[in-house]
Amino acid sequence: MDQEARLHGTTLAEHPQALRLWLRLLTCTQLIETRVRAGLREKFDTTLPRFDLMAQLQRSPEGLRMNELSRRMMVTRGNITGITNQLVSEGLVARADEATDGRVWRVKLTPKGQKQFAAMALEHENWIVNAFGGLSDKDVSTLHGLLGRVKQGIPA
Amino acid sequence: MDQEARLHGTTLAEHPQALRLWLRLLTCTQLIETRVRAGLREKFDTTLPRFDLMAQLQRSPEGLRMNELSRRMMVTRGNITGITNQLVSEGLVARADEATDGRVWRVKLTPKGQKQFAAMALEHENWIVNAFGGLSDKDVSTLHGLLGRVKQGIPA
DNA sequence: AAAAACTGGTTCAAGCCTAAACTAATCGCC
DNA sequence: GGCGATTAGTTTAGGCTTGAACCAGTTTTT
Repeated sequence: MDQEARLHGTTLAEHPQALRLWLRLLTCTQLIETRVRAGLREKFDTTLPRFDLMAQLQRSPEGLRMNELSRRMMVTRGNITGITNQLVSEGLVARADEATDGRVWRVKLTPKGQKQFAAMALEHENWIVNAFGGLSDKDVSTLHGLLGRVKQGIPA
Repeated sequence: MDQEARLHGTTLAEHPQALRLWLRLLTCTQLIETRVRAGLREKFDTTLPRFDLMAQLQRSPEGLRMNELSRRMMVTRGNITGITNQLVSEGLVARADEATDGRVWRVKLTPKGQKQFAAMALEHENWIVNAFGGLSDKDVSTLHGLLGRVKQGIPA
């Protein structure tokens, strides 16, 4: 059996295992995401994409261009335009133009945005830590490593 | 160091590890999902939710109720209504009413739907196997197990 | 049997997200 | 300098998804 599998390389028999893994990966992501979305909505009346955008800005106090936000968040530039517009209208982030390049915006958290994000981040961290509560530190590390290999193995 | 971490239980210092894991989990899912979406669009001019719904029906030849589809796909019932409507209008699935309960639909793949799904599933499997190409069988198995623990550990 | 509670499905408004077409600024090259 | 190719960001049309309100059957309670 084992021999047969090796002989054929990627045979039909092996595939379902990858499919099952994919399904489970999707399930885990979705379970966690659903909880985070619900938490953000209930406790802070905001959404995950808004939170994610603010999180990116928080990590880059010097601000980020729309393009860079798009790359980091892995969503289209058009999408970033929309989310940013909302956050601007709520006074949580601000667009400043870049002196060196007339096309570029430099998007930053406003003080109000920083304050609000800090509160959200605290809770958010709890939700995430909680989601992985069933795993030991070692498990978390192993999982992180394996997913790193998955990420690496996906052709750009 | 190690000792300090253990002394504090879940300290601030440990949290970023869970956050990093979550981020990576999200990244992997999104990378794979983006590829599958693109493939479905380019090769079959369809979408992931449509494919997913058909996949569920394929596994249950006796048909499924809307509610059950909603549960399995982890999306709202309203969402299922919309996707089903489209697939019905394309002749890929059919609603039949359940004799025993006047509220319930029994949704099934049509022969046309079965045929189309078979073609898509073949390609889909390749994409998924490919996405995990960087992992050995053992890695896949370990990952599957760890994610199973994550899934289990998330309070219902 | 009537009322209340529940369940399956639909509808609706609002927000997310994408791909593609578009505008405007910059860069590269001659 | 000037012209084609890039690049940053926006717009638009269309599909996805949600939460909440709603309707219609079914079940439970009294």
